[in-house]
Amino acid sequence: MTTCAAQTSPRKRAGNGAVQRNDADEVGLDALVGHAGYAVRRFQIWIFQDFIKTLGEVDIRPTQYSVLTVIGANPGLSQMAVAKRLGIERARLVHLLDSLEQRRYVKRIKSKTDRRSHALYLTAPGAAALSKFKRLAAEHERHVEAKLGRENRQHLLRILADFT
Amino acid sequence: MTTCAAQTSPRKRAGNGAVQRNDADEVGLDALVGHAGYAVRRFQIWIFQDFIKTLGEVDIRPTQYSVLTVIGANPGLSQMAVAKRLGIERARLVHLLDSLEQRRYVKRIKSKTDRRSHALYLTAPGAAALSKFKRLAAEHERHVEAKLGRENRQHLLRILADFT
DNA sequence: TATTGTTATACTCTATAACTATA
DNA sequence: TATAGTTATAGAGTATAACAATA
Repeated sequence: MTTCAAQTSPRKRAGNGAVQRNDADEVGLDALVGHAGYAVRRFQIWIFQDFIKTLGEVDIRPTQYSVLTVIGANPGLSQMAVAKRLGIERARLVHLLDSLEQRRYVKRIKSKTDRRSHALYLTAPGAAALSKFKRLAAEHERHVEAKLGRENRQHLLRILADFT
Repeated sequence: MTTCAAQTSPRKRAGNGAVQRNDADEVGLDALVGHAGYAVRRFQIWIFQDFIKTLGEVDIRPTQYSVLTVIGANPGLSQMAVAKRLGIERARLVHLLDSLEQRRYVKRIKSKTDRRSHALYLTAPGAAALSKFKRLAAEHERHVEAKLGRENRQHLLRILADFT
């Protein structure tokens, strides 16, 4: 990953109007520097890739991890409640739960009180698996700390606390 | 968006093993709190939605904006160079440029020196349009500042500077 | 042989709409 | 009528592989 200082005008522009090619490593970003969204997007790509790689041996992706974590911490939750809490579409959660149920990590139990809804639970193997996932996720988090620095990571979490 | 304090054990768990349902607003996140990736993902969703909304009147999305900005700042760049700089697949850039070229914002000129590659330029209307997009993007950035606070936004940019 | 742009495929994710069975 | 879960579709975005033209 290259670092690129802010600049307000094109770099290495030829004065005579000729075509001026740049190497990829020295391509200016102009207005992109200073956009929080751009930095956040690039960081998110890096962090998700590290998460996917670190949890690759157990084949768990960030969204699956978040679903298992919320169910583990809130047994009996409905699909709507999980979807709302994580900000994912309920239609999408259906497929996520299908795959987690096929892997025997999660059970859908018909609710007695509202027969439209399902209460969600981890299975015993699911709970055991989640423990392992959490250890691997903690390892991933140490990669983040190594990348950002301890202070910066904690400050980042404080700055973004309202979004969790 | 709700705020949720850190917690290490399930909230409102019934001691008798009975089904315990929670309202969506008080669903615990357990291990998700403390994960930088989760906070960053939620923030990125918020920031992209605001960008898309703020630039909705001109129908420009974040990726399109980043492509136009890089071409504007580095005229004559090849597709490979743009793709590398922005971290997008060259196959994906083909479609992005197709749509930007159809809208007459961008030109692909066959390179004289390497006839495999295209040199990319903004058209005159494309350059004028980009100026307007930049004004709207600055407005979006003020929304980010209002959301995070001035100091926090600047600190965030410093923390993530290596990823741009 | 390697690279540039292109086409194609597949899978993830987001955003909708519509359907069913309940409430 | 409204809501929970489901199914389906369409559009981004990501990740590949393969191909033609060119280096």
